Amino acid sequence: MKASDKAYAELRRDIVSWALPPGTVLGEVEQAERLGVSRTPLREALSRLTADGLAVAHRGRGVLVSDVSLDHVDDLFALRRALESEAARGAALAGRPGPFRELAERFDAASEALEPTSDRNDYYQLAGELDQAIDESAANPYLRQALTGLRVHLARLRRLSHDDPQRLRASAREHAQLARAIASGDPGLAAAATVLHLHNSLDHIRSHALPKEATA
Amino acid sequence: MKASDKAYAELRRDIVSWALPPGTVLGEVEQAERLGVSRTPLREALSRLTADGLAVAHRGRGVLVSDVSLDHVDDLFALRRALESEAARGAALAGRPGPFRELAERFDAASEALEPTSDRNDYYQLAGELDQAIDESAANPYLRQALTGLRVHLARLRRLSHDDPQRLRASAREHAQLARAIASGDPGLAAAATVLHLHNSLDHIRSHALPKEATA
DNA sequence: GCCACGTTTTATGTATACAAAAAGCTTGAG
DNA sequence: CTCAAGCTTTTTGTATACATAAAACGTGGC
Repeated sequence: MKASDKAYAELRRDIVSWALPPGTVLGEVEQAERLGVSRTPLREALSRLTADGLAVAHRGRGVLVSDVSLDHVDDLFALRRALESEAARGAALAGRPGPFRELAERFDAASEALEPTSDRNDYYQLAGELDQAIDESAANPYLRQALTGLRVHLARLRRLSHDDPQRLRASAREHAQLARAIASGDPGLAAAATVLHLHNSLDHIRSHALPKEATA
Repeated sequence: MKASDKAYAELRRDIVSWALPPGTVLGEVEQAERLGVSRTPLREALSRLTADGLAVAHRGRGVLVSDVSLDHVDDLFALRRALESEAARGAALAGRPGPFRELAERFDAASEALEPTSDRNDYYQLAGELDQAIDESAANPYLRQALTGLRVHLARLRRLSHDDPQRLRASAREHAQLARAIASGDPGLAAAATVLHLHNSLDHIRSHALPKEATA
């Protein structure tokens, strides 16, 4: 693996996981030493992070890890609604119901199995599988790229809201319905299920927000 | 201006204007000499171009100017419809009818003034002003960034289709209607006007396509 | 005591030298 | 004549040295 790829992957992981919280200064020499690479590949990594919107250049002061706060959540979800509705439409039109029927059943199982003690990461992974299946069926590289860029921001946003098992169960039911809508081949229904799910999701985030902790 | 910014701006301009047609190999040393900068800033420029989708890395063979063909036009317009509908909705909800009423009148004038001899660039600039006004009123930085990235590809696509004055006049009328829909403050109407315009635009591109010339 | 200016320090921006990997070509054998 | 293996050439990837600009700090004047 190239050193620049390694630096990019590691920095990105640290940013998404909040190991490098918003506002952190990413000095070139400092990070180059930490990651064991030279400044040249690290610069390229920072360039890519900036293009992703995970970092912002701050003239004379290096690049900072970009801010994430609930102030942006409405804008983020407006874009998400536009993109994911389109993707769901495309997936429904693709006419490949098999994988979605299967995913719907797995979401059904998840909605009943979810306990307060269970690991939410399992659920996030299942949701990720549905996203991936939609992307593949929609088969639109431009849309896919836009969604990929968006999902990075959404992953960072998770840290800002409590997620209780009750909401996760409801979310699983909504996902199951979305999967079935796609399997049915009805693009309008698939888009509607998407819009509904995103509305509920945003609603939950707003009403269960953590006290402000990121102000960089 | 930084050398890397200069290299990026120049390369991007050349790619969009087809001075560097799809498939062109962008060798680092070659382009660095042509643009009068060193390899380091040029590399950064190529990195950004790749992130924009204007170039694709080709392992061992340098980066190539990315392909543009009518094969992608459907995907591109699907994304465009999703994004611009959302932007039009946002602009309508912003409740700032003034600029859009003015733009509508300018489009009215343009639809009558357009002669076979007139410069189409004037019209494209006017359309660009509407896009900008929509972006500003929608006031969603994430959406705006996605649209900016998309419009680069659309600008390159223009070269693939004849545009006759008749279609330009019709397009002007559609733009005028869109502007009025936004001015009226009705988000559903604004989205509908957008969808209709994009449908007609795509329809025209497909039926007036130039013979295949880009296959890289 | 406070403000402004200059110096110092530390950061990024650039260039170049070197290393490594990959593609294409040549050459040899089958 | 064809295929493959090895070499050559060209390309990218990395490191480091140097230039430059900005920011922080100290110092001097007011």
